[in-house]
Amino acid sequence: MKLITRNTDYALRALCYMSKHQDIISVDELVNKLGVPRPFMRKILQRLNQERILASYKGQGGGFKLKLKPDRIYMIQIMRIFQGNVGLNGCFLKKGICPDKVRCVLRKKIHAIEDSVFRQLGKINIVSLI
Amino acid sequence: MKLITRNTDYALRALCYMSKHQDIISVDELVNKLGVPRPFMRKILQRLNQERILASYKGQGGGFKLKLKPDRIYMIQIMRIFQGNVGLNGCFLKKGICPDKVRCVLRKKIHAIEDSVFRQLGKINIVSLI
DNA sequence: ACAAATGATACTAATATGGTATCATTAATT
DNA sequence: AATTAATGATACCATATTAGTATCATTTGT
Repeated sequence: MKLITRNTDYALRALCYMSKHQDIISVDELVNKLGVPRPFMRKILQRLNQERILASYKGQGGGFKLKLKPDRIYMIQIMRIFQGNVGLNGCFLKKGICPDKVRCVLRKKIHAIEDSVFRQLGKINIVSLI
Repeated sequence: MKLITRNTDYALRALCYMSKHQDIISVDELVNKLGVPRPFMRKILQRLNQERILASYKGQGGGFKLKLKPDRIYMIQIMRIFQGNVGLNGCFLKKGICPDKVRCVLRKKIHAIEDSVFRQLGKINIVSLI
């Protein structure tokens, strides 16, 4: 039950760093500060750019910059980007084991717990991580 | 963030079934009722036997039987058996990224959420799943 | 023109999960 | 005592996910 993966972890760290230094920051700087493998960090930042959480600047002196305010970037959002739409794996529905999907008690319990996790994650933004 | 894996799922289903039919039950019966692959089901039951949740009976007419009362078997216990000591992956400590382990905010938040998950899981026993 | 940056994309490695296969052991039945 | 139907133990294989690398194209400041 690994709550977050390395992707997410590194992304959050990068975002925290960037929210403290709100100018254009190169991959190199982040790599040096955070100790994350360079190509992996790049991949993560590129993704955050595609998702419009960062803006990117090519060419000499280029890098990345926060596009959103740190209090508008939520942890759950980052998790969804790197870990998919978390919590929707229908492990109990496979092979028709669960005779009554709606009622299946186990399923309902799990969902309730997942929901509580989401609510808690939904409250955490980058500001609250600094 | 898959909360439970197939192992756990199948184990819980088997335990639920067995708590409704409290005699010796063979792998074959469980396989037929639950539609789980036979060798996989065996492996799971053998493990539950090793963990002293089930008792096993060899030879003709043999099988497995609950060793504990259903209200004494907790979901969290089954998860720990099949998914390891859940929640203790030190993903943030790797490579010394986290400068101050005690204070690391992200880590603390994650732990708080995990704790709440454990509390909720700690309340669910086999009886509450039937 | 050149160098320093990201964009895009394909590939590889490691780990975890899900599942099989096989032979040994036990015990009821005959 | 032999047979048979069950589990015990263990090693193996397959698939999916996660983590990370490599490479070439594109952009832009100097």
